Amino acid sequence: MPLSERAPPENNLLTALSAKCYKRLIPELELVEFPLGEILYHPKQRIKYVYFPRWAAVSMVNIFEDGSMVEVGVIGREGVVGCSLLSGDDISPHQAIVQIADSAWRMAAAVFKREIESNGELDDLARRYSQALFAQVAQTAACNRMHPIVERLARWLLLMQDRRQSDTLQLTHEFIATMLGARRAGVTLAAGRLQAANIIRYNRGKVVVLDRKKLEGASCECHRIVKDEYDRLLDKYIAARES
Amino acid sequence: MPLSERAPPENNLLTALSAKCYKRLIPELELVEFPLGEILYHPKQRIKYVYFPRWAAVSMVNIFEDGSMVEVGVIGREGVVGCSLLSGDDISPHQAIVQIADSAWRMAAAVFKREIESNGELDDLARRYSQALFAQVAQTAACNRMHPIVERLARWLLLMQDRRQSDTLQLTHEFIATMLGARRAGVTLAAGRLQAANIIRYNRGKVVVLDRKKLEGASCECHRIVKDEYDRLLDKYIAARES
DNA sequence: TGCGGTCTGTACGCTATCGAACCGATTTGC
DNA sequence: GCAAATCGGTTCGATAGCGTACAGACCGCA
Repeated sequence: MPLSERAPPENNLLTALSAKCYKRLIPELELVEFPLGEILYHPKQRIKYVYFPRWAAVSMVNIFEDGSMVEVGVIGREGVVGCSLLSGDDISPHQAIVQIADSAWRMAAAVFKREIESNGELDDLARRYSQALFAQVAQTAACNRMHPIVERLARWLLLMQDRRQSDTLQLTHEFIATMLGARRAGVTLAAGRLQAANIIRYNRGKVVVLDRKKLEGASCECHRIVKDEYDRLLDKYIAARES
Repeated sequence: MPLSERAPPENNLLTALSAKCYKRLIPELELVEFPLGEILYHPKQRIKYVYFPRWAAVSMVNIFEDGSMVEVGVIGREGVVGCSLLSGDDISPHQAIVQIADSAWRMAAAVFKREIESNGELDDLARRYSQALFAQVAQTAACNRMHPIVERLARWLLLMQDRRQSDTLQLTHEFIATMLGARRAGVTLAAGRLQAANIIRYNRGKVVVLDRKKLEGASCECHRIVKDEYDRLLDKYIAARES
């Protein structure tokens, strides 16, 4: 396979492309590092690149006038950062920030737009993904209103673990609190409960998931609902490619 | 004007279409009544029609497994109900329910999809609108996490008034509470405060906005942020047409 | 004229979470 | 090897909002 000359895509959308289409896009895809905390988009600024994360996670963050922030969505290897370009508009209303460091494929916004306008495979995939992302954000809206901190924390850890595909996550309580829009002390309390139940273990910025099944049980239904919607929209494509 | 032979569109997206494009679509647009409480889409069911509301308001509602529900977005004359069809998928993940009764233009899903696939004016407008809707839902996610009930109530009343374009709204506390994901008693308390401040007056299912400016002041910033984003994405189109 | 239903006011105790603060333990940088 | 920063545990009182409940006001209808 000539594709194996470079690193494997490790991104569901890229993997779902036909060999032909992927080959054509290879010259447009540049592998870049995602260091923890890197800000990919600032709110209201122009989108220069879209990113197909590999084992990284990127949060979409809403920033209020007083500077406080809340996460409204998470993007990882299952999707693409910057699909708001689908509407033809290249201003990001949100901040995009790297939560889990790894690498990603970078594509110039102009190239992405050209692909979208040609109504090709990438257009179809990106539209479906943006639909899944919409469902995620909508579920987050409901979740933020109805579910207690422990359940939201559990859900959020699942979100991260899904992307990282590892038991160990580099996360401080402070950081999690900012994303959940809660106090650091509140997260410490909630995390303490999960630890007491032998679901996670943590220490100085490192969280280890001990029991994924139990973590799913401790989470609200929101995680599963969002995942189901993603699978419904995209899994057939991805499964077809992997065979 | 031949267009005046029928009722005026009274919907921003339809108004923004060129005369030529609108004329072509007229046979596909059927005027239907939206009675209060009508459910346009059930979650996970097939979308048969898209709707361009006139002076109506439609809520997108997330329903949890225990039956409780929360509103995640509102659609009125500024947009179209059913733009999730943009992704090529015709299942609605949410419930769509009429909050403010009026009329709307109904278009068969197949026709809408055809228009989308032809990359015409409606495609461009619908994509931009879906981007604005995304921003609204994301802001709601953040708002639900951070803002107290009074501010969210004020914001919600603004959302409704924007669509209804009238001082008087048919709304009970019970109904508002369901949408906000709060208790009825909690809404009564919050509404009482707005009434004490001479911002609204209400009585047995009727809410009158006495002072729009003050209502904006009582609301969180979220209403304005969402409106600004909508204007940025779509106002130039709509303004251009109206001249 | 009365009755049942709807809408709102209000009260109770209770829980989750907040904001602020302080402390100890550990890690990092110089 | 020490100072400074980071990280997590814990406490305090305060408060917003919950769930539940009951009662009065008003409405439509028989």
